[in-house]
Amino acid sequence: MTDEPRRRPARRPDEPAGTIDPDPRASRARILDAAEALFAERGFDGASMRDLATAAGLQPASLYNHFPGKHALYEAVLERGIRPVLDEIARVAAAGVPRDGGDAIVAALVSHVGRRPHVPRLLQHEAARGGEHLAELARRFLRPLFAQGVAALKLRPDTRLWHDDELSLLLAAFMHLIFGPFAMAPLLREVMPVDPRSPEGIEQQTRFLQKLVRLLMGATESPNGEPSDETR
Amino acid sequence: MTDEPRRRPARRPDEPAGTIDPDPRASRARILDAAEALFAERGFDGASMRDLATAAGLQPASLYNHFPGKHALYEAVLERGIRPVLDEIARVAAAGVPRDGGDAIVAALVSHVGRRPHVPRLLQHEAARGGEHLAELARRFLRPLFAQGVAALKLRPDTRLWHDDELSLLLAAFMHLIFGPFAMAPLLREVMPVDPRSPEGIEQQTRFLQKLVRLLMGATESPNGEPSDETR
Amino acid sequence: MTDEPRRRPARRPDEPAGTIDPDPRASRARILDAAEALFAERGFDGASMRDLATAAGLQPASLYNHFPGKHALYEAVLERGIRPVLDEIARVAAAGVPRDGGDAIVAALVSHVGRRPHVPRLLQHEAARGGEHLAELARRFLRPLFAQGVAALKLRPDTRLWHDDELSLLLAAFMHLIFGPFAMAPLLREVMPVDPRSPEGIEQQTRFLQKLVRLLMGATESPNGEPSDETR
Amino acid sequence: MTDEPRRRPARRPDEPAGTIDPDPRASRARILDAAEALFAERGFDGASMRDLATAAGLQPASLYNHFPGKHALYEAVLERGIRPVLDEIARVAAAGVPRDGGDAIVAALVSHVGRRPHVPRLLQHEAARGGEHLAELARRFLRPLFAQGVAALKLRPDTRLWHDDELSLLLAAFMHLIFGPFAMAPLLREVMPVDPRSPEGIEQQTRFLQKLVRLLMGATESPNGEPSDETR
DNA sequence: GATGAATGAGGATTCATTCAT
DNA sequence: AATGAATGAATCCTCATTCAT
Repeated sequence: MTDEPRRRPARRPDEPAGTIDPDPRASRARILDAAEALFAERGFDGASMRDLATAAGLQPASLYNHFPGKHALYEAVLERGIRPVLDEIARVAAAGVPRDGGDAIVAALVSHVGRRPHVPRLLQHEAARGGEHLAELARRFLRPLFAQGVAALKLRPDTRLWHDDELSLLLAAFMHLIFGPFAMAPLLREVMPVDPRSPEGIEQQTRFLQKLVRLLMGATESPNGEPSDETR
Repeated sequence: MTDEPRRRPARRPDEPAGTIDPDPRASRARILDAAEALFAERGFDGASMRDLATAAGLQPASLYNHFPGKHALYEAVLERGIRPVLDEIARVAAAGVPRDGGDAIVAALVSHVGRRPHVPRLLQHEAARGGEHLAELARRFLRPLFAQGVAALKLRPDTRLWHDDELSLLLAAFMHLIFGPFAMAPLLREVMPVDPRSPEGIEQQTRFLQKLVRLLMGATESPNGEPSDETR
Repeated sequence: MTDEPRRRPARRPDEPAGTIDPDPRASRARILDAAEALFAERGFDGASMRDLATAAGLQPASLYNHFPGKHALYEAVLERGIRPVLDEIARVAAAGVPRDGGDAIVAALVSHVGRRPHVPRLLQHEAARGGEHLAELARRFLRPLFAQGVAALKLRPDTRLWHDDELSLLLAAFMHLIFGPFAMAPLLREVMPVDPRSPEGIEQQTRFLQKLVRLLMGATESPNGEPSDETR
Repeated sequence: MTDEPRRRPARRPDEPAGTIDPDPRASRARILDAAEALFAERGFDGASMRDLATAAGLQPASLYNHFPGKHALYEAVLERGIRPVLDEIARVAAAGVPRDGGDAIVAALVSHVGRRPHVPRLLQHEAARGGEHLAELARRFLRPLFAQGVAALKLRPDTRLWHDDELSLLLAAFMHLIFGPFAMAPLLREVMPVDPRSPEGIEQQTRFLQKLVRLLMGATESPNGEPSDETR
């Protein structure tokens, strides 16, 4: 059920309540880690405070010393999980037109997301639901991102294949291609030879997407996809 | 909360309980419809029997006259929702190599999924979770599908761009490209000009994917994507 | 703790759940009775749903089949408890000027309240708290009552002792004199020979208040307080 | 929620925790003040340690540096609040028969209680509940008081209107008349022109009760109630 | 003296389910 | 086929309290 290892062994039952935490600062982080995994796995409704607490090595009541409630915890998880990913995307998008036709960008994104494999699942749960959280995240992150991304694409010489009004579709497609394999990893594992979240999976995915992007961009060089050495 | 209209107007309060249903046969279907929408929106845990019943115009207890329990209802929804989609995919995949490079296939798939916009969300919820249900569905549907799909792709002359061991990635990518826009529709609505589930959205999406597929397949003709008239 | 006898013996543990209630209609009334007593005794916060349920011979969850929540139950108790008392007061106040100087009125009120000894305690709890409930009850019941009462007093020839602007104080004093002994009964029991809620207590109280009222109204006749035979 | 102003402004967030209190001695008093108000408003069960702490400008844990627990705090509040009132009553009762028929006594009591308007509410909550606390307070304070009061009344020439066995009822009535307006102040505010706790309210109440007492005692002089100048 | 973090017990409420009607 | 009433288990969260700092 809780496959996350609990970092902090349950206190011995005779030990008096309300006591020593070897590292009190870590509680918040431990909770967020545990919650990220559990929310990603089961969604907001499927993860109970009890399970979240257990996964963090605490009693349920203790969670409320760190977050005022389940929703707040969820939001903190979303924020901590999604923000850096979107930041990375923004950073990469802002970097301008690379010569390699995007190989580095793809590699950076896949690797970054691969290091945070819970995020796409979190996002997927939220996105499917149309929850209030995401409505706001959309406004705060995604909207500028899309604007920015579309602008960036317009400048590229190699997007001559695409109409201006196809660019947002193109961006969305990128998103699905990058997030999809992680979000659906549990399912794909049943059907594909490699787990997309494994190192091999990530490498494979990177090469595949680089090639795919090159095709979409009309690039003709390096058809075999010598991966720019940024794969990792 | 439940923005799905209840098809069956609440019975007048004076009307004696447990009585005539204007259309008794429809109950099961009404329940499945309501449940599909609700499960798609909130996932299994997020949809309560009470809400499901309300959305179907019934009391919770009445659901048990039609399904032995929540899980059974969920499975019925999955079955009814996912099976035809996979069948369609299978049918289309089995049709062999069309001359148009896949335009018809893309159009058929997008249009089919567009007519069942809840399914990708259902699938997404399940896929992210790695639930037991899907493990089985994967084995029953997806696995043969992938095998079959890969086999079909191998026969195509126009897949010369792809290594054999990239084909399953390619298939997965198709899946994400086709399901993604629907699964994330609530989010994308915030960020894109057209709702992907609207008729315009579907048409747009169709043309976009046709073009994209042509590029991926190395087709060179009709670069602007004269949509084969199967768009609908 | 729960001194209310549970009318419905706990079901035998082997008996399957969700079963026979000998008198389903009575549940609501049983709940209200139990709740009235418990709320009167412990106040809103002091009475737990669990205790309320136990006192009504139910499981806590079952209460929610009859009332949507604790507050609603509380309001129903207040409504059912307070309304008739205020109605009685209104009735009596509207009856106009009796010849006996008010003996009958006092007797009727005391006896009526004595038959609902929980109400003054409920009211006291609420009144002390300034709860939202009472703010509304005040507006709905008490305000008209006071207006009406003051008007009635103005017509009486025997209120010549009191200025017009003292009349509302006089009414409030009546209220305290009539409710006080019941509201503080648990305390007074420790300090007075008779429980004010007992039959003797009520009779005693009636005679005492009749005499007191006669004095306040400047009545001179029957100084010994031959109780009009309405004492009961 | 807590409309009582917190006397001690929240410490600046950067200020290190657990530090200098500008007035360390005052903590206990501040706690008692805050608790008196809160217990009066919500009763024992309705006031949480958290709210009490907040109202005192502290964290809940800090309360335990001053009181061993909630019950002890409650008892300290009761003691501090009720004792002086009862002492005043005792003092006044012991003063023997005044010439003015009781005007001074009434004025002193009303003014004293008016200066501690929380006490009647505290007492009311407790009295209605029959809590263990009050059972003891009753024994310690109220019982001697009643004995003493009855004895004093017996000596007065002007109680010739009342039988000996009516005297305890008379005393209780006094109690209700003096405490009632304060205890029910939140309610009465909705229904009467003046708040009984305001200076005008107290003055009004004093004059009213003096007149009333005079009538009850059969006094004939000064029928209009020239208030002895002890009103305040 | 003050606090943050921890906790067991209990708070109200929801849930999926059952059964007699 | 539909429902109201009932329920055990589980929900999120609050409570009073403790203890190391």
